[in-house]
Amino acid sequence: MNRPRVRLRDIADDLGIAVITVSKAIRNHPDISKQTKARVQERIRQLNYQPNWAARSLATGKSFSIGVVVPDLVHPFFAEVVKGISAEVRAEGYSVMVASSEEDPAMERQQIEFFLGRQVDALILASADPKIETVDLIQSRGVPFALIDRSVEGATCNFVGVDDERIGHMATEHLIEAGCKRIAHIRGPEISTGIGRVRGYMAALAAHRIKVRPEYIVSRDSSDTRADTSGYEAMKRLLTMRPVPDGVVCYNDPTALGAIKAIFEAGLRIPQDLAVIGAGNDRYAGELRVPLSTIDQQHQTIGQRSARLVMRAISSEEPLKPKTVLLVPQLIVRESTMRKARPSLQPTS
Amino acid sequence: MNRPRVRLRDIADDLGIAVITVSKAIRNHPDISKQTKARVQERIRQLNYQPNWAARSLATGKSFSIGVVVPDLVHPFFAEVVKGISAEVRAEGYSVMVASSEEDPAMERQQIEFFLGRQVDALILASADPKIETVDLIQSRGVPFALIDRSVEGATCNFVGVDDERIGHMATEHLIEAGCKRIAHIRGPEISTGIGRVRGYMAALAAHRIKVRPEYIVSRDSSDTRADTSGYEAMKRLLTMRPVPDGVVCYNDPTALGAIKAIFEAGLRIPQDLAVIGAGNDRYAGELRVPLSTIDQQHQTIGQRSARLVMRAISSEEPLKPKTVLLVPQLIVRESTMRKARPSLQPTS
DNA sequence: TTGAAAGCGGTACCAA
DNA sequence: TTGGTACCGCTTTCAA
Repeated sequence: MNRPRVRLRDIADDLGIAVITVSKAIRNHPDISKQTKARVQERIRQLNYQPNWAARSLATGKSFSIGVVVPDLVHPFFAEVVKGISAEVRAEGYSVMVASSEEDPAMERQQIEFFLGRQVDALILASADPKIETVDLIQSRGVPFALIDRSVEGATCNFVGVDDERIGHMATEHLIEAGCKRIAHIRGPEISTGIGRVRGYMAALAAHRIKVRPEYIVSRDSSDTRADTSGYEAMKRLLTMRPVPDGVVCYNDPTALGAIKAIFEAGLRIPQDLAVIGAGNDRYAGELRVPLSTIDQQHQTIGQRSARLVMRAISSEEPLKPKTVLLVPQLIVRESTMRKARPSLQPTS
Repeated sequence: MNRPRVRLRDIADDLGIAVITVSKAIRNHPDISKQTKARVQERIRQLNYQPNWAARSLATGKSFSIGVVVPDLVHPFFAEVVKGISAEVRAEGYSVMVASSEEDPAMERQQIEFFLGRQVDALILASADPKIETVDLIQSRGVPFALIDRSVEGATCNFVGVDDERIGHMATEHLIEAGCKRIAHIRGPEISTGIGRVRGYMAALAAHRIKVRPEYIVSRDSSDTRADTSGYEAMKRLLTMRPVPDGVVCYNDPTALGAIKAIFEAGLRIPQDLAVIGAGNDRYAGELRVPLSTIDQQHQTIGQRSARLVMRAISSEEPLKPKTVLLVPQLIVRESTMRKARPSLQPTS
């Protein structure tokens, strides 16, 4: 059944040379002759040799794997990020171990401990925890590391994400330009993304001299991890207010999904009665009940850049300076905010 | 920066006992005294000892990781499956390495080779390839292994999935009962799930003495991996037919998403003019343009059961008989197929 | 109940 | 250009 693996040793004996020579030949070490390398390569193919990674790890002290912890694997945004990371590191022979924290700081901590115990060569984290303890823990271990999507206050480490304040600003301004007068916000949790977007929302209103009504900022039920159902509840609350908002900036696309559901249930039209905008540009955002306007966050790029950052750190001799990569969000306009006839078709008065 | 790890050796020296004693104590080996174990445990906590997995792997021949290859990580269905697997194996100290084949057999092959090279202790695969070569390859390596979601003809190996014929049958019958007379099918690819669901669709029609119109079975563009956009195209084609269908059974939820978009664009109503049903009960299926009726496939359970299957195989001495776990699909009725007023409100004539 | 020795399959250092 | 030797940290076998 499980026939014994081919070892370096077997190839060496076979060729009548030393193990170490084969080892070097495989890794294309400069001090082996072309001829020998060719012979070795030949034999490797014939015997279908595969290096033993445990042995290699033990000898080099590297595990050739990186750990990725996200709050929710099923969220299309994080799934895209993971895909981006995976694609990027695979090219260098690295594999990705994933875990989901389910938006729970304690669980996140556990998953990280687990990966550190497994000696991952790097860690990439979208943290569910605004506190710095977890980041400190990781850094005290000296593992190359990057935060993504959500920054942590006071942390000096690699970060790849989008300017959240800009997202909130952009989304809100878009609704203002679409003619909304009473813009509400379903805000996210008390982490950098949630906080930044609220800030951007308020800044945009201020910039247009629109008064911020605190009651128009509602938060999703914090006990609920599922953004869509909690977006639904939050929107229902907004709909009881008088006057009813005519535009809503949602924390992210799943939240917008829930909001849309509540709006339809109330018998209102989107975008005529109420315009909706999300954030994330998740895969299915264009196919919703009403195609959803959103702010693109470059999910795949976040994965790619963070992966590159930690890979560089892995191969570097001395510790590198932490780097912050802030990607530029981009407005994607779809039906859910198209309140005016398109200018090209029928100029508004 | 990277202070040297604590080793078994350090603990042993510290306590004035032998390395092997510590090793046994850690693994709760029966021949170590309670007292010694307690002392060791104590010291381990104090020094924050973490075993070196590379060393352990090398000595035991196990890698304590399992590889999971799915066609698309961003697809909520597969994401749920991965989550289920991860949760299940984590408890036993195993980690999950993931890769996406992007629905490409060649890429799938590559990812599998990669994982085999990394000596995963087990492999779980939702194959993009209907041919048996890949399965044979895996089995020739003697790695514990399970296919999920999609079976492969001729393969004798573990399989965990849903009865696809039953899915097709159930969905179609539901539309018949909802009063649809001209039921079309947007079929999936030429793999077990696609084939099984078509078969179920035809069987259900036959059972109700409805003639199958071949032109009502359209396939998504095979060159397209994105089910939603290809569902859209397929539906557009169906809408050009005369008579226009009044019901459509979609291969899966993303396909239904695309179909719904096309239907709305054509100015038709769902479900009054055209009822739509999907499969998968993906996370956002209830929040779509029209809440989508679907067939639940127990995604999390698929992950869990497949994980248990391979974990058992890993810990078993002799090879186990391949097992097939067929889960029972379940109809989820939502708005997209509610054509009649609800019986409780207004009995139909 | 405890421990000594050998070995898992590689890599690095240094000598030939 | 090639290779001997030691060692990475843990587990298994068998003896004390």
